[in-house]
Amino acid sequence: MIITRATEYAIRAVLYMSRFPTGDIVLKKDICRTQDVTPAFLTKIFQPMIKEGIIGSQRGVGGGFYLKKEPKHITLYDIFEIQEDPLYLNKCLIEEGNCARDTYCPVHSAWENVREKMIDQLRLYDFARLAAEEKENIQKRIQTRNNCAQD
Amino acid sequence: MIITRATEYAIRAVLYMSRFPTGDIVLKKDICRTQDVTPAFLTKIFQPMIKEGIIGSQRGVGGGFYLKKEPKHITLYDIFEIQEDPLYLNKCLIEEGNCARDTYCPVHSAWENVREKMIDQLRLYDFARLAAEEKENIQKRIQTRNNCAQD
DNA sequence: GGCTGCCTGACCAATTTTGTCAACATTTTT
DNA sequence: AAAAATGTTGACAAAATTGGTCAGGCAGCC
Repeated sequence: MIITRATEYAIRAVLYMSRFPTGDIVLKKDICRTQDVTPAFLTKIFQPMIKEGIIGSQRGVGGGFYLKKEPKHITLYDIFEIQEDPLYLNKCLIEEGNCARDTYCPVHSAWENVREKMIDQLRLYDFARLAAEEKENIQKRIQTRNNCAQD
Repeated sequence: MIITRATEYAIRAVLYMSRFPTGDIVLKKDICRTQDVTPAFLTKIFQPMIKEGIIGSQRGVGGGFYLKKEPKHITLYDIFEIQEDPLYLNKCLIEEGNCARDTYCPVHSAWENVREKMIDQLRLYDFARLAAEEKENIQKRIQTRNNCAQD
């Protein structure tokens, strides 16, 4: 089980855009260059996110994309949900009860549970947090490198 | 994100085998018939599970497959791990630190965390439990149906 | 030794992923 | 109003993965 390139690119792109003030237009070519995606593919990936109101777009000269929501209010799950198919719930071994619509397959409810917990986890990570962590990590890295240089 | 047919078949097959005493040989054709898998595909799916010591096989007349471990000691994760690729960890935006091997990309650690929680959840479900739940659900279903018949 | 059944690796079709492209629709600039 | 810069859309296509099949080999049992 794996996340698709599309999901990864989408996350990286939003993380990159989170560095700029919400609403500021970010140039497509800048996103593509820094995140290593082709423009055509980025456009494709962004479409559903624009429809969902996470990202906005501006045509014409000086156009590009911008965050429509505060990074704090965008979570990994928001991106995940848009880019990935839902977790597959396996068909029940015993189906089509006449009297009830309950699920008889124990594996079914197990997967539902796993899926819920997974969603809960993904919701913990909003992009304000991720951007802050990234910044912090970069700081630490610079310090560590300096220390090493002294050795 | 979805689980493969192979994973689902594998889980269903082990759940079916859990109904029989551990070590008892179960005929391939019975597994295939009840779980709706082709024999050739089931063979393919079972191979890695045999290598991992979850299932045993017996050739010759009266041969087939059997559980090598108690259902109680087989969890959904055991099957999942064998059949699915590991959760993809996205590459760090900032890579190849000279001084440290730490990860600087915050998304990386987020995925690691999600993965761990997912594994924890999958480990909660062992096949003794699943088999018991299945049995229970079938009982309930019969009762419900009887009630409906009275209406 | 022959029958029954699993094992292995090669093979293949269908589906999904990962893009690309061309024509079109807007917006800004001049 | 025309031109230039950009995003939008849908069709297309290559590559990878999934979901199987098959033939020949191997191991037990009678």
